[in-house]
Formats: sequence, C-alpha cells, structure tokens
Amino acid sequence: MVRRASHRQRRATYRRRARPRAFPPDHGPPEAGPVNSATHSGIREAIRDRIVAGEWKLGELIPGEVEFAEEYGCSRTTVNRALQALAEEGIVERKRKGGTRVRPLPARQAQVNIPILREQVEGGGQEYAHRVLRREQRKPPAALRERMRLGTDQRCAFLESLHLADGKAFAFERRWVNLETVPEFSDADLAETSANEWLVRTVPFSRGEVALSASVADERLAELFGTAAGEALFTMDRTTWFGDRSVTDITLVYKPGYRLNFEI
Amino acid sequence: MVRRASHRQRRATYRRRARPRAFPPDHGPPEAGPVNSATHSGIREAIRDRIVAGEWKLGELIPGEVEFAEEYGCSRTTVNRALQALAEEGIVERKRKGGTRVRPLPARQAQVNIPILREQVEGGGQEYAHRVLRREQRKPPAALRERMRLGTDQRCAFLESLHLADGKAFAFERRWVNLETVPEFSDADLAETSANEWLVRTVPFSRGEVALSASVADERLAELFGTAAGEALFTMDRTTWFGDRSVTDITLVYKPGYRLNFEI
DNA sequence: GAGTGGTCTAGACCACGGT
DNA sequence: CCGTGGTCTAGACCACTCA
Repeated sequence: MVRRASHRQRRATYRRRARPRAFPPDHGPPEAGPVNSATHSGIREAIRDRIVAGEWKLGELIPGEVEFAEEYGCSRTTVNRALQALAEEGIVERKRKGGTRVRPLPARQAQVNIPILREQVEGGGQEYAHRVLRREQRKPPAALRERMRLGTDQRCAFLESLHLADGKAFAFERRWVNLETVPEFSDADLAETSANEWLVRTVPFSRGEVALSASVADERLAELFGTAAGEALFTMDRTTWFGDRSVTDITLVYKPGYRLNFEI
Repeated sequence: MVRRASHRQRRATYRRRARPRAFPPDHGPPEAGPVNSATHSGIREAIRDRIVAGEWKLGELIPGEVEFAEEYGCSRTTVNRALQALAEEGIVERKRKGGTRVRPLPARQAQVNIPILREQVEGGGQEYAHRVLRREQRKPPAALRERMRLGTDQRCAFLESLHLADGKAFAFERRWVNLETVPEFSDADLAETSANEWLVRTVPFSRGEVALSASVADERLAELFGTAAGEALFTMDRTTWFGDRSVTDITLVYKPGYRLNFEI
C-alpha cells in the first residue's frame, strides 16, 4: 500500500496544516540550523538530502508534488519550485504524467567561472599589470577568417600581450578583434584597461565558445615565462560573439603549473 | 519624469490587461517564434534581449517588478520569477530596496559538462572500451593521504586503466579508491563497467573538486598513446566526496590534442 | 481518459536596506 | 520609515504523455 488515500483528488493540496509558522522566520546564526523548512529552498534541500541518502534508487519514481506538499505542510506551488530547482541541478528528471524520478546517471556538470585575469590575479593577493607586446592591423589567416566568419580582405586588430602577477608573467594572450563589429577598438587606450576589460565593458553579454587544451612551450613562450622550452602549458581558446557577429578570438596561454579549479 | 504615476501603490500590479491570451499557447515550429511572451521564460528572454541590446547601461537600475508587470500585462509573481532567473544567469544583480541592476561586470560563468568517458566516446560515434592495466591494494603516498583525509596505514585500491575509442587510447586513468568509504569496491567486476561507472552507480550524487591542467607525456604515457615523449597532455584531477568522506581520487590524462569544449 | 507537472494570478506578509 | 525584492498560498487551467 504505497499511496494512502489515493482516491483523494488534486485539491488535496494543503491539508494537514501542522506547520508552526510561529518561530522567527530567518534569524539565528547565519550558517547553522536546518533552514526554515517550509520554504522552497528548505524543501529542496530536504528532498535533495533524502535522495543523496539513498531513500530512492537511481531512476526510481519519487512522490508527486501533491504528496510532498502534504508531507511538508505547504502548497503544491512551493514543492513545484523546489523540484524544478532539483531538476535544474541535475538531481531529478521530471516528466508530465511520468512523474519525478531520481536521475538514472547523475549529471556531472559544474559551474565554471572564467574570471577576468585582473580579478584572478588580485584575488590571489598579487598585483596585476599587463603589457602590450604588439599591436597592429593585420589580415587574419584563413582558418581564423572561417572561425570568425570574416569576409575576405577584412582586417582585424591583432594583439599580443602579457599579463603579469607581481611583475612576473602569468599568462600570454594572442588576440584578434573584429573591427567591423567593434570599430572603436582601434582607438582604445589599452594602457590602463586590458583589451579584455575594454571589450567586456564595450560589448557586454556576448556569447562565447571556449576550448581548453594543453600546448607545448616554444622558445618564445619559454623565455616569456622564464622556463625551459618543452613545458606543458594550460591553454584556453575563446571565440566571442555578439549576436551573430564575431567580436574577438583569443588564445590565452597560462604559465607553467597553472591549474583551473572548480567544484562539481 | 521617469516614473509615471509613481504615487500608485504596490497594488498597481496587473493593470493594463491587454495581453491577448488567444493564440495557440505553445505550438508552432519548435525553434521559431518569440515564445509566448506572457510566461516567465518569455519575459525573461524579452528583458534579457533588452539588456543585451543596451537599453540600460552596465550597473544601471532597471525597472522594478511592479513596473515590468504593468508593461507586460502579467502579475508581479511572474516578473519576479523572470528576474530571479536573470540573476542566476549572472545578467542582473538584485537587492531589496536597492532594486535590480544590470551587472556591472557581467559574470563569465559556464556550465561545463564532465561527461562519463563512455558517453563522450560513444557520443563521438566511436566504440568505447577500457582496459585495466593494474589493480592492487596499496598504501597511498602522504600527499594523497592528506588530500583524501585518510588515516595512516589505511589502504586504498589503486587502479590504472586505459580508455579506448575504436581501439585506440583515448585517456589514461590513475585512480585511488577509499576502501573505507566503498569497501564493496574490492569485489567489483570491472570487466564490463569501468571503475568510474561502477562508482557513479554505487555512490551517486557525490561532490567533487576538479582541477584542470597540462602535463608532459613521459615515456610510458607516450608509448600508451603512441606518440613521442614531451607532448603536452590535457589533464583532469578530481577528488570525490560523499558527505565528508572521500570516495576516490583520479588523475585522467587525455590523449594528445584533446580539447574540452563548452559554451559560455 | 486521466494523472502529473507547468504555469499564472491576486493577495498577502516579511526582510532587508537606503533615506 | 518605507520601497523593493522574496516568498507563500489557494485556486485554476493547460499540456503532455502514459496506459
């Protein structure tokens, strides 16, 4: 007998109103206490804990919104919100009529922050600086023309710069900027703000395609970083778009030993 | 005169009810049409588009929930939901009494999928296989004992395996498994399912700390991958936790030229 | 056809934080 | 103080999909 009183209709929502709304709503030590349990975030955590604890098997159906609403003494709306959040987290899968199931193979996805270099360096307590090594207008190579969807003969700004942490090389950057999308870039003063910061302020909210890889330090990079050639360097390639127009393409080579950390 | 009728009270919610609820709710070509605009997702996209189009400057205050509700002819609740979503996306910042602002420096964060290797390989249309090269119980080195918070003298399963795509080496894996957290692992049959899959099924919903880096191929790795030593290899280190107990620590070295792609 | 999730609404109360 | 976001609720209707 799994479903008690299964003949009860949808309107069963919000019976058993035993919840004591009496105690102080959200005060108390900021990082203690089981969070007021009648809120969507509280219910979300409660259900997540139950799933993690193994109360239901992988792929198994968990109770419906109405049932949870009764159990936690709240409205279906609130449970709905909690379960939707868990679905976004990748913990459960939901289907109309099909109900809500624990995800068969939990999604392994992570929020990765791609910090602006200045913040990354300063966040580590070091002083940030950058140096433009080269800046000119050039015809981009064919591969890049394709990747950035440029017309033939279209010129781009080409830029090489070095990002420094406490005066030492932190990352090397090679950048192309589509001057058709951002013509003002030609006159940008890159002494104070780096090209990246300039672009972020000028063309905010652009999309980007990112690729992470490993590359070998050639002579020049080795010299810039003050190591031997042949080191393995963590590398990030990024092409940025504003709408359907390319903005910039950048190759960022981090210093030897750099690691990108995040939680999953 | 920015705020028309500013004396109007909170209850102003839901005036100007001009919304035509008449047209077909959600049918039509799956990837066309401006989404029914009176839904929270529709409003969210509409507002996002306006922000992206530059209607408000970086850091500028955008209208409040009530105002948007009037404009879009929906309830404040719906606008609230849309704006909360935009805040999660990193597009806006919200503060009580402070109102909602366009984020001064847009957050550059991305959802990265860390696929299970099998899915990654099969997703590329290749045939997946794996081979266990070594499997034994060992005392882990001190650095690892600390990272996994192991007691002295605690033994772990140690595993080296190779993941193959169409018979060719795709990634090399070195793994430690905390047998105190997962004693059953000693008896796991790793012929069919890889250690990773076995663990994912047995200890789902574990947290993990991930670090991405670049490393140099030594003789052995070069031989496994069939290349020259000295190649740069994309490397992922991951320590996995179930509650406060470590589950496994893994170093995954991808074949030369591997790139991890995602969108931002 | 029927059950489950998806969503909206009007109204309400609260919490935070600038003035 | 008081305006703004944060959240909850009861009720309602719809859409999807499984049987």
